[in-house]
Amino acid sequence: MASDAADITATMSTDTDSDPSADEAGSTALARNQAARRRRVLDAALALADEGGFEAVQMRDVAAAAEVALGTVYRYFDSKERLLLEANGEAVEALGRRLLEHPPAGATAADRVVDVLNRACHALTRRPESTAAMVRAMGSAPPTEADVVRRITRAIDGIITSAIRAGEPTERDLAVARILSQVWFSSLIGWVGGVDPPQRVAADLEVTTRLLLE
Amino acid sequence: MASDAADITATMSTDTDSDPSADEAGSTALARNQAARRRRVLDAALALADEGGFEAVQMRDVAAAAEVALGTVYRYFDSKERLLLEANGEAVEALGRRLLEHPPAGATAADRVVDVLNRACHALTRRPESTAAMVRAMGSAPPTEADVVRRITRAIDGIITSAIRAGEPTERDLAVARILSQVWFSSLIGWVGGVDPPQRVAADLEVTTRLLLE
DNA sequence: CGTGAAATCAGAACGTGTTCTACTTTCGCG
DNA sequence: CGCGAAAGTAGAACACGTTCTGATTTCACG
Repeated sequence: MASDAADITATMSTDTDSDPSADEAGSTALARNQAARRRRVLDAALALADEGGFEAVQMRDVAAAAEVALGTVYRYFDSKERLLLEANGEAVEALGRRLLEHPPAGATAADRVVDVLNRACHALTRRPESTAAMVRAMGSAPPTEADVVRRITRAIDGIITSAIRAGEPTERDLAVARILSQVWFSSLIGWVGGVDPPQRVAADLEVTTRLLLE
Repeated sequence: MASDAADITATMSTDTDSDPSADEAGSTALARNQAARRRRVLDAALALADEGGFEAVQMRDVAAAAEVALGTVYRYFDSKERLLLEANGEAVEALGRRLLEHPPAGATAADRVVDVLNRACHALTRRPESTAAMVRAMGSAPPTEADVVRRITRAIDGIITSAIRAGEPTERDLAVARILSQVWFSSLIGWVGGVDPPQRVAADLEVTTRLLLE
């Protein structure tokens, strides 16, 4: 009962490995296989999502693509939503890091935020299907998945607050960041649901930013 | 091919009728039965949603409760999402009308908006399960359902703009209203998804209103 | 009233997320 | 090495949204 499959932290890089000899800092040995399986499942899910979006991620197909039994997928991720959220959560966090490396240009907070949000939107647009899948998963995630959702939300809030100002964010900064991330999410839902055209997302974010920060 | 079941406008009141003699302005006769069936389905869906939320609205149960065949439900509503959105859409529009009858109190636009949003949130809280079901349906509605979603969004935007000012809304008013409805929706999703406590919805809305309107 | 098209019905059938079962493999550990 | 628990596997089974089928009913209209 000590090792719960669900808490194995993702370790391996994106490519498949062929050499079974250990070199990572990973623990005792068995855990490496588990991490590898977990990663294969995540990658398979992401690959399927990139092609056909939410509907294309069928659990049987994920299992097959990851060369794993269906039951194993469910051992690691207790629902399709969780699988998608966890897979895309990594991507969002990676995006956040990448955005931080090239700090936003602009003299005013508003300009910086608009800049970073534009870049973020642009990045998301590169993988529309997979983004749509994540949005849909967030939009219909049951409370069981609240923790992953929070993780993603936090990552997004981080992207925004760090664009507003360099040091510690003020109370107001946090409030503004929350609003922006909420507008962002709603806009994405509108896009995924066919209610608004995709450009509307960036447009909404820019309007909101200007209203809140200038 | 003239009469498509889907475009029958809802007519009857909420209670069941026993007297088959016509008195409504309704068209030829057949359409009355259709309207009645449609209404029974909507009411059944709403009743189930009020008890157990989204998951409790099972199409077979809806059909049974409405004393209608499953196929008939699908003749009127092409998906569970549409059924829920249409049912709750009526409720939202009714809520909008009711809010308009008692115009919001407050000298400033911010105060009025906060007032009306508080009342609206309070109304939604009265039927938490059904509200949650609607939110969930909006969050996972495919593009096929874009029109109903737009109808609901419009109703909500109307509630907000009319609270900002009496006459014609300015461009800025419209932008503010859109932001508020987006924040509202995201907050509801956060609540339904167990990410935030229910009070957070009204809190988010108040913070956003103050930031945008004072 | 009789007729034919549209609507409805009861229920089977299908797809996909999720769970369950029974068997087999892996691996830490004495 | 050999054992036993944990993890994995293949596949059936179940739940619920959705679609399909063939028989039956309703109703506008001649």
